Amino acid sequence: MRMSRTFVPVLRETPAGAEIVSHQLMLRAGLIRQTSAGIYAWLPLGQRVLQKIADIVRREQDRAGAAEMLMPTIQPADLWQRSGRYEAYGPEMLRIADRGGRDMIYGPTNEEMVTELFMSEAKSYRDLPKMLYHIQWKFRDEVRPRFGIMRGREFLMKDAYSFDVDEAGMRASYQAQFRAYLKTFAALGLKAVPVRAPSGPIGGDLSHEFHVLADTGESAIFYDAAIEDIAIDAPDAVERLSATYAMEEEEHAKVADCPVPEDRLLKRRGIEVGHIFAFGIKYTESMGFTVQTADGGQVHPLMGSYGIGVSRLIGAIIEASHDDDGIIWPAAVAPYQVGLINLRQGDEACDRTCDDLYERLSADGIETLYDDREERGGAKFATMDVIGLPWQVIVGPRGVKSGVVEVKNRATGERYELSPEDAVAKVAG
RNA sequence: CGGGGAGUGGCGCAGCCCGGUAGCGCAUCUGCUUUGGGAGCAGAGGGCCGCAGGUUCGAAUCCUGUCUCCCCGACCA
Repeated sequence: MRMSRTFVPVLRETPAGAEIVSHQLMLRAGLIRQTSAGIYAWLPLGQRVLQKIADIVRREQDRAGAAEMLMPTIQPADLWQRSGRYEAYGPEMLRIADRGGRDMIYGPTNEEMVTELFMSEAKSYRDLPKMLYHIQWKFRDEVRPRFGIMRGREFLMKDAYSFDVDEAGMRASYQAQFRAYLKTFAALGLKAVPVRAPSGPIGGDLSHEFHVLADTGESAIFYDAAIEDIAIDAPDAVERLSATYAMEEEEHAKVADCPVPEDRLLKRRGIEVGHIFAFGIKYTESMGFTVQTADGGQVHPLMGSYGIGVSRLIGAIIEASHDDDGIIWPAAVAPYQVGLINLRQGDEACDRTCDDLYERLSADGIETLYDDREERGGAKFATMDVIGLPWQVIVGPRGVKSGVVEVKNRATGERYELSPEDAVAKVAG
């Protein structure tokens, strides 16, 4: 993509009102603009990152056996009246009326709707187990939106729902999602700690929050240092992680005597990017969902729900990966892999070299953001550093004269002087 | 919802106490000179000072109301 065609409004100064670095950088790099408290427009660069993250989430959900669907943002109120949550949810739920005066809501989550959709078709234990998910915008009228998209009112969430005939099945679904979460966060280049969450109606250990460690995180967590040594791709990773101590501050405070020795107990701040629960028959019972069993009886399927804050993850990634100059995108989620800088736009040789490089990179499937604007070199460097793409390819008259371009790695700062061919090979990895 | 703060060209801010018809830096436009890490000179454009009332000869400035945004606290992906 040429910079002259896309819309990347980079800010030189830190905008007033942006407190944490991820919020500042998202505004500065032209990813988002605020439209009202806790609600943001996603500009081209931000939208690309959102899609990259969603793709990774989607890949791991599919691998875990979940099927993607898409439920609406607007839901009828009576669905929620049936589950009893229309009253219970409180003012956080945005309630609206259509022209006919029918009560509707903007969905904060989808347990009722997915249950309704599935129960009208599933009548037998043979229809189970089933795991469904979608990636959809949610609205929660937070008492206090803050930190940019980190706690927005409107946010993009992946929410998955599992249905099983018995508790063993529900536990298996829960474990499958747990594993998918570990893989998802690892693929995003994040270290996420699974934290035991206050258990729901089922009790036991069937609710975990996943926290990305960051000093600006909203919650404080206590955990056994041993947790950091558990390889997430080990076959027993889920079992070992769930068996290792990790609690949010509030819960930790309730623990009479913590089993973790003083020197191994770490206190860190975390950003909650995922939360999984198994809550059994809470909704299938209230909404009257039963399936017939092999022996002719009727049972309420047991459910679990599994959320990942897709938009929040962007904030978490930036909190974990930036420097004084700007964002440092992990390659997996970078909006483009390469930033191509033409130091002398309008110079025939430079333009030709850049156009040629842009063609080759594009032909090789390497996503490239080509800064073809008539700006001074210095400004282009700073712009590209804020945007933080993994690679920068810098084309200037001096290099072009001797047949080389500069290749720079944003994360390590390593620089290479290479022929255009070698530059393409270098950034292709 | 309780407590604090802020709304002044696109962005960042000053002016407000002590009313007199709006200013600075960056950005933008034009011209010239520049050109390898946020260029220099000269010139130009752009603001019903959040909104509504009030006081006054006169309001960005004083008074009242209202809206919006930010921060701290109780809640959440």
